[in-house]
Amino acid sequence: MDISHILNDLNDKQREAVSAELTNLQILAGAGSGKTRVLVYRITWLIEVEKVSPFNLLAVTFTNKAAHEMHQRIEKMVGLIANNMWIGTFHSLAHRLLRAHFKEANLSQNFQVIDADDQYRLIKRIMRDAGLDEAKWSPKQAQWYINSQKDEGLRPKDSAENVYDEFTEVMLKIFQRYEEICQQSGLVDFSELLLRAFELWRDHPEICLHYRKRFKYILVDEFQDTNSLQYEWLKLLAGQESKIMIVGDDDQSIYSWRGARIDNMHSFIKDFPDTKIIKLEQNYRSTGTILKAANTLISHNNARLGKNLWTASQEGDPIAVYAAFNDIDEARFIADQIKQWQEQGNRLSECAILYRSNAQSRVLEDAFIQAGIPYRIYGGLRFFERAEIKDTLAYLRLISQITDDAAFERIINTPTRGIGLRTVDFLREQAKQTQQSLWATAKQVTHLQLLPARALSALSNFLNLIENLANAIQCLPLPEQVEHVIHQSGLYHHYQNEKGEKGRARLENLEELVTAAKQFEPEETIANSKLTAFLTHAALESGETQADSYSDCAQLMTLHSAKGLEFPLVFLAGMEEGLFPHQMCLEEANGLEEERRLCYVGMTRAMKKLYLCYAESRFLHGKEKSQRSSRFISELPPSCLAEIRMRTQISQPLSLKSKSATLVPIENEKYQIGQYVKHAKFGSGIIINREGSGAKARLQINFEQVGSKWLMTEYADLETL
DNA sequence: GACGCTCTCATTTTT
DNA sequence: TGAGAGCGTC
Repeated sequence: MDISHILNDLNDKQREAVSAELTNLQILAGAGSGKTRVLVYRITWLIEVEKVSPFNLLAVTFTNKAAHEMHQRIEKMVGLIANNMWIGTFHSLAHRLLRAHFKEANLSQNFQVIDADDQYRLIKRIMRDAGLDEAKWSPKQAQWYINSQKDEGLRPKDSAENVYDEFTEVMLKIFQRYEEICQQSGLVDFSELLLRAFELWRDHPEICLHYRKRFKYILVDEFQDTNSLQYEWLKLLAGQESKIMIVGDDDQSIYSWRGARIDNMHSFIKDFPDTKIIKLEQNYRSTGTILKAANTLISHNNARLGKNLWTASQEGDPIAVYAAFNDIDEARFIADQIKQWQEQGNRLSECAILYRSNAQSRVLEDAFIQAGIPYRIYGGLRFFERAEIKDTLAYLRLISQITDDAAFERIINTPTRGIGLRTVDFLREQAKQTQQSLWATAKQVTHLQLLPARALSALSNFLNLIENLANAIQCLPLPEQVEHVIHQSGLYHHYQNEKGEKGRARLENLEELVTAAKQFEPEETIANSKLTAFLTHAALESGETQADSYSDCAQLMTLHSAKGLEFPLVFLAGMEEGLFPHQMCLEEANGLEEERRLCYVGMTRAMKKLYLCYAESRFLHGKEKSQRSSRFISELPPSCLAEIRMRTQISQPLSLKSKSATLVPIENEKYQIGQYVKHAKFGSGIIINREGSGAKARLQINFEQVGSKWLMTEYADLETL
């Protein structure tokens, strides 16, 4: 048999991993070492060489994007038989199991998946109902508590033993009530998907055995991101017989704040004693310099599994460090560099600006607009998270499962139809007493005429509306169901009345939803109706942030969302103590190490050229703040860095207190603070403005570029104000 | 029920 | 600084 097409384009280590004997495998795959390739080729190897049926394969990822990509690449290698294997995220696989075994999992057939926002609303409502002081107990906290309990595999009854303080007591109470409501309404949140799926196997060994026999080979991507529950789930599935291959990089674990446990990588070796460990250390992405710097940085972390990336590619340019005067100057500098990059004939989409927190994007955007650089920001509201979309989906949810109280509450008065808070409160109270869904309660209340006439008529109009919608769409194909609901619910009309750009965008989104329904093809009929499948799809796969723009754009995103991507030109902006590493992380145990890993992730995104930027002072929370440059910069080998030291060079010769100086170029024109000014005769400089002692000065600064550095050659005090 | 005022708060985010 | 939530008023 010819196996060259599988092995030829792999290096020794990759080949070793791909063609390893049928045992448990732990692949430590450094950044840019061909991790996905190894996974895909291993699957191909199993199918073509080891003659494993795709039916016996399970591949697990964390994001839908990764799952899709893997599926496509496998299909390219082995053809359509790839469709026989299960590939998906932990959540989508768990969901699939629960649909198949809803009875054993104690769920209703039409159970709905709710996203984090739905969950938040539900919790908030519960807390209000319970009359909890919102200043003292925040819904966010409660949400975090509930999810982290579930992520540890704990139910309220498990946590009940550990109540020692008021906080836990209150949280537990909310947790309990939350569970009751979800169970009653047939709602399943993200953590619940995993926990239920776990319990399904734990409590029904026969079902577990069935899947154990089926999935003889399990492959897990980004294993360093698994939480306790996901790992337990995998262990349960693997049992003694199945073989697991995990691929991960402990140095790129940046989600511990979300429950991910790097420890799972250590545990794996203990829990699966015959595990073979293979390290992929050859990096195909970055230059030698970037890699050397990244390696040095991450070596400051303790408790690593240990691995050192190397590359056969060239040294490349040094890493440029730019000390900006302030955030505006930083943004301007980045925009300038990007402009130059573009003028050299490169594409904008090849550069990424990475930052620690979303708030940083604003100044960058301003600078890009000014410089006329098109950009794209990742993050923000995703398609299925938009209010108008969620409203429509809530109608559909309620129709497909009438017990869905969360959906009921969302739309009972959206668009407004005269059902006020009082009516809703009354319904809630009644529902609580009778242990019924809001829908059933509302039916009863209208029947028994328990409300004032006006409220009663509004309520029964609403009930009729839902019933009519349900009848009308029963036999329609999915896209028409969606369209019908959008119009007949009054939502379309409602958003039509919203003025301005916003309203138009919303209508467009609603139309887009119909299109999405048209294009929606459920992978398999796991759900009992296409509508249910579509609703789940919407919850599990919240969609892209923006419709794909094909124009050439600079890419702005947080460091977290840059994971898994690569760019020829990368800027890390805001390399300041307190911002990166973030203040809040410094207060947590092991917080600093995770920040360092985040920096490592950021640096290793860069292929050719990397810039590290920090601002001497920055506007934050409405105040100007000065921070030292990030310790991460000082942890890098100086030989890898080239500083662009404008600020230091200026401040030294200035006899004025730098905090009270205003720099402007020669002509007395209007310039913005932070603006970079070039003057034919006097060179170039940056305008800063600091309030301090009260004294202000107007200065002219001349610069000269010497090698890769900017040096101040002379300055003149033009005028003292 | 819409609008506007005030208050608070401010990492990272997939599913 | 500025977004979002809550609250009071018309």
